[in-house]
Amino acid sequence: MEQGLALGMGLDVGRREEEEAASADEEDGEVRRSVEPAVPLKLLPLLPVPRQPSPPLLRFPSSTATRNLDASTRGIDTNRAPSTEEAEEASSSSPNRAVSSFRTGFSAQRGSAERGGVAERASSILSDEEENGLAKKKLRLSKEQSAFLEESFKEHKTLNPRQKLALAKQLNLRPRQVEVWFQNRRARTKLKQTEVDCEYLKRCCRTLTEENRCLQKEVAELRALKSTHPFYMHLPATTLSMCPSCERVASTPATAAADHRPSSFAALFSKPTPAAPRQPPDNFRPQPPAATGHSCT
DNA sequence: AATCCAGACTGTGTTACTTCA
DNA sequence: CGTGAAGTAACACAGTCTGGA
Repeated sequence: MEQGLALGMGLDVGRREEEEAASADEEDGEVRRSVEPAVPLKLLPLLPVPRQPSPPLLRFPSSTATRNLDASTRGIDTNRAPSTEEAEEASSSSPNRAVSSFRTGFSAQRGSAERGGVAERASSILSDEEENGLAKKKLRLSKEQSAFLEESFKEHKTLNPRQKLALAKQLNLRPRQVEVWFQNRRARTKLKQTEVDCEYLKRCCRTLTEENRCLQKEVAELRALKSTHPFYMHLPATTLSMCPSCERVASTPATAAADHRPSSFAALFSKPTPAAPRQPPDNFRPQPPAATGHSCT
């Protein structure tokens, strides 16, 4: 029973890969979820699936059988046991894989499998013994392999099963290695982007802090002005105007009296900046305070 | 010896699909 | 026959471990 179900699992994988190969859209499209199990998969995907002589075809619900017709008409033997590659792929992708960890026997074997060399390292594909978890060893990918993976990553950030298999074959790697490489690559890309974003936000924060400091100073200056020149603030023709460069709204007397104010605030708009390209109203755009054309020091 | 990078793994959440009541 | 719940596989991602440079 279990064997049959386990086989069903492998069976599914085999069919799935064939289907992928046959139907994967060329322009990377989202192939994910495009596969469906062919057989009721009652059993844990615990692998490695033992190689057994093919038993008679398991029961097929009619609907499934119909679906499998497609595979069989393409010459796919749905009854065959999964190949080791398929089993590997099946086990590798499953989060529940039982042979996921190398650690048992991995550390113990450390050193014996060590003496590789560069040439040996270039090929990370493992022998059968290694596949069984006896002598698996973390291997550095060769430069060529890394470069090729990088190129692929530039084209698409995720791989469909077909691409993964093709890459693995091409690079003499296990599909799981390709998969892991892409996962790590995505993670590191994201991490880098996060760092960049963080730096950007820090700059924004500094800019806003500085701007806030300027505004506080202006407020203080205006208060002082109000107390020393009580009538000054009651000038009738006061209008709102906007600093052309930083778009800051300021209360500016339309008369020339404003120019007589002894504060740095008066100097703010006294010398209109030459038609500088207007920034989009993005308050978070980090700009050095001096870039606004006025100083509040 | 300490540090960093990258390969590999585990755990979790999501989605699509099948089966069954 | 249609439908919703349960089960499963595949996948991506975050977090972590660890070997190697």
